[in-house]
Amino acid sequence: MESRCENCIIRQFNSLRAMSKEELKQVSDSKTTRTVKKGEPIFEEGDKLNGVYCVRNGVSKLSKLSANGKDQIVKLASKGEVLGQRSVISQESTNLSAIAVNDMEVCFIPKESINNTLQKNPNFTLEVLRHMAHDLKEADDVIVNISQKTVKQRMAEAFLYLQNNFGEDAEGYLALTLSREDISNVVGTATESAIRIISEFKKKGLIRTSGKRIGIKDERKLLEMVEGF
Amino acid sequence: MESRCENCIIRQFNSLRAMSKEELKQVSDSKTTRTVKKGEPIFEEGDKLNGVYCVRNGVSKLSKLSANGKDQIVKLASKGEVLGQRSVISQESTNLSAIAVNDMEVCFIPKESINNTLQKNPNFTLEVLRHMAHDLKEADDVIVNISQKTVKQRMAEAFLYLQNNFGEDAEGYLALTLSREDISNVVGTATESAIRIISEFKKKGLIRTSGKRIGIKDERKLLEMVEGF
DNA sequence: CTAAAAACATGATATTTATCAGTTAACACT
DNA sequence: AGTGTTAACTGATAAATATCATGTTTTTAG
Repeated sequence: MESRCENCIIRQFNSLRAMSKEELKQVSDSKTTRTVKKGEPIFEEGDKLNGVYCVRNGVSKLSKLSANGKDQIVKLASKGEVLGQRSVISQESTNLSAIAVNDMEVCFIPKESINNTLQKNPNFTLEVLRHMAHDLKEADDVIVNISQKTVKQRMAEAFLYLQNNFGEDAEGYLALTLSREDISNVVGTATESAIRIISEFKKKGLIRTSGKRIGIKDERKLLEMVEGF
Repeated sequence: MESRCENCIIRQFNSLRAMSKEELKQVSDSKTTRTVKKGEPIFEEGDKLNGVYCVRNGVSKLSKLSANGKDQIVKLASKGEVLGQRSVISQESTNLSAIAVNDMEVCFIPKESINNTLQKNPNFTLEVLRHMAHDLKEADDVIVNISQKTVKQRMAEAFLYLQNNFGEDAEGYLALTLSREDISNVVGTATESAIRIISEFKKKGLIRTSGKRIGIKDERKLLEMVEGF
């Protein structure tokens, strides 16, 4: 196992920063690091998790399979995010699958370390609570978006979301490249519909593409579209 | 102010049960009780909340207004549920409105009491955290439902949800009577569509109605419909 | 008790979105 | 480099859902 948690910069971005020196030490001693290849699962819907996963590198999609065989992607998690927290806290099996969107490196932290700290360190618990409150707010927003906005609006929103959260590469394309299918699963629509809208946006000069990469050309117009103009 | 929190049965249903005697005493001394008439707001989207509201009686809808002027109801909260927690914890203004669906009685608990306990009593914090983890899971489920199920399926699900969570009255109708508009806002559809589907379900013998009241006649078939048969 | 308002209901139609079928382009591999 | 495989794309069509118009019933306020 390479570096120690105490020195891990990523920790700054998540609730682990509220841990004391000793607690971190314990986590560091019990953690294991794992690489996950693109397309491989970190865990799957229904699994009983024995700990949480802290993302060091790469991006994971958190999704749920529906009766008709389609996935809905509920969240995209990248560097610094902790996966499986909800499940460990409520001591239920997880309701989501976590699958690597690109090659990943994650640290597994056994639930004992987490539960222990949750019981003893109110600051940590409060920090986790704040994070979860934030996630809940975002989930509410997603609900309203899905039910009130058209597919076109949600597509526009998805591109802006990807830009804001994952940035752009050297050539100005979205740094996180998703397959068309993944995009449709984020937006909650049929893959063909997503592809059609991409073509349409391209024609209208809102975006440009290069292979599966997508670049934003007219942010203002996309924003207006999201707002419903 | 009538009864004291220490004696309040409702407390058993929410995270306040993890409070110590003294903490409860403090809450009891600082709380105020308020009645809210049907249709009146407890708080509205964007409000900065100075505390949380514990529901003693009645039902509140938590909803968010979208750009096109339609509400989306994210949750229905009844006896024992605590409203505004998320906002107080993350110290942001609330993203939802809480409006009384019928006459209500709620206790207002100033945020100081809550924050104080959050910092000092890890059991309480953990209890709140567990609740929020549960809410988050439910929110994820709603996202998947809305995006993967048809309006008909979601309507069927809504009726079953109302039955499971609010029960039936003496005549076997759903105990919680919502307007057709509210139903459509729970399901995330146009009011006319909701009404049409109610008519259809009635014709098929799945439900029966009496005025705006709705009764479930064929639970099995409704369940099958939700599952997609 | 009655007028006005609000909620409920239904038909006709338009729009959005999904599905099915098929083609083309990208990629992976021995 | 050739071939098999998967993902991207496009068109035609069907299905689901929203919208508009309008009438009816129920509730509310004076």
